[in-house]
Amino acid sequence: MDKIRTRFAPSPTGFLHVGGLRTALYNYLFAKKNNGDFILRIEDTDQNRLVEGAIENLISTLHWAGIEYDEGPNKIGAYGPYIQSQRLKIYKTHAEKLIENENAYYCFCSHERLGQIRAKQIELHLPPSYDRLCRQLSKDQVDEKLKNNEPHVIRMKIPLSGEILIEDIVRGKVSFVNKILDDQVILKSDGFPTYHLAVVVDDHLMEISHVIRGEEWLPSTPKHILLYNYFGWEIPKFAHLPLLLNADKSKLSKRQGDVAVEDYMKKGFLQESLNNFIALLGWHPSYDREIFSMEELKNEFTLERVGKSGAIFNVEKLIWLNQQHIRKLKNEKIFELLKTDFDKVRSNFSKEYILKTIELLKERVLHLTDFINNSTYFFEDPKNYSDEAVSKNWKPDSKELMKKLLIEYENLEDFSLLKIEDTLKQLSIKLNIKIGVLINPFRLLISGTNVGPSVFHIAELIGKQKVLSRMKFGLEKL
RNA sequence: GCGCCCAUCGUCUAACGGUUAGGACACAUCCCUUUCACGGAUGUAAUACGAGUUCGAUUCUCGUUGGGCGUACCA
Repeated sequence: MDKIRTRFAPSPTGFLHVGGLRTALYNYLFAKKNNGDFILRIEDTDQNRLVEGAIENLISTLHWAGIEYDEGPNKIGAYGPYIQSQRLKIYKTHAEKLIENENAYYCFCSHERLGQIRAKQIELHLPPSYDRLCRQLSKDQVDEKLKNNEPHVIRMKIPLSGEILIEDIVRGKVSFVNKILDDQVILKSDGFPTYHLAVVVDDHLMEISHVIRGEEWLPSTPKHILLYNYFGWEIPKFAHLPLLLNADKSKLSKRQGDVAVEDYMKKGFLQESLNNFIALLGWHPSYDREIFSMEELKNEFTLERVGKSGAIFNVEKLIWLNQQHIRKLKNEKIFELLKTDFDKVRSNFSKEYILKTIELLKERVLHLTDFINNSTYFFEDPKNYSDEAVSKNWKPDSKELMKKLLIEYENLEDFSLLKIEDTLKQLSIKLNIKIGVLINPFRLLISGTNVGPSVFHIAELIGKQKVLSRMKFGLEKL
């Protein structure tokens, strides 16, 4: 059996979309599972939609996601170049070959004429399609027009009858009758190919064995198969993936939430979490399990277990997965991931100190960014207290109690975890009150909030001086 | 309009034609606990509808309905 080769072929029109990430991921996982190659190819054949920096952005985002390609831009293999705008000659040659074999023809129709016939067809409730006027042109007529430099495109000839059968790995057999297919433009007047020509030519030349792409491509697949047949090439295996959806089941779009991988990156989601989540949107192993590392996904993934129905992108599960994956990370790794942020806002604290806060926060963090946003009390004295925290943790007798606790702590020489805890416990026994009655206001005073890790751990970490000064400050203010 | 695809708890999904239709997220209750989280237990909740095939249908067939995608010199 030939080597498995898959590709991800985005157009550089902006940022990497989570739907694109999933397509890339499935291609990557399938290739790696089968000891194959994964290729990145840039489909920049629409000159009007190019976005500057999009290619670099795509590459760096894929890199962040841990999806490494074996061949592609910046990683030249034997099948390059991997950017379609650098392969124009190849497409032209192939389009001309189709003309020679009479599988394609020059079309000189203007945009105006095309617009008119389309408008009329829509008005008459007919399927809009090219009326094949230029398909009838004689060789002489064509040569004449070509000689006069008349603007033209090349269209593929669709057989007037018959049908095309697609064997799709996820969808089974799907057939289309040729009659409803349009004579698609394959080479534009600017000399660039359209998607249809470019994919087929490149997938063949790059020896792609499996075309794994979004379901939106299913309807144009018969045209691609026709092209393979015209060229006399072997047809790759197809797998059309179900779409990712908004909450209202429409195709996932910007309007209804974040769709750029970068958005999730910025929000503090781990690469592992996003991959894990997205892998499960449309694929599931045969057993009950939700948490997977990239390595595990590589071992488990099969196209046979990809589902057919669209999946709503629901952030809640992603958040939960993120929490799970964060807890598996080493403290050092978390520090590394956040280093630039720590450098920015925590520059006067040592790595050792920050690692200790990470340890304390790790079990209760949802996003990576929480290590920074929900940890201010480790680094700064609280200046004011939220109403909610006060009403929950500060009772009428709290002030008196905290004054007593303050005295105890002032006299405590060995300010260690066990002693801090023991001192407070002893006081509660002495006063015959429940321990929580002391702990809650104490937490408020030293952290300014009513949530977080064990107060004793916080107290030990920030140290005796801070504890005392924060208590005094709070006692004055509250 | 036409073509194609799809249809199990709110969401992601599992289930050789035979299960009390399973798991996970979310939600609720309880336990653990100084708070929040974690962990544990329990609960609420689904086969879109209608026919047919079959001893038996979530599963196969047909229809209906609903949703989606496509229908470009965009990908």
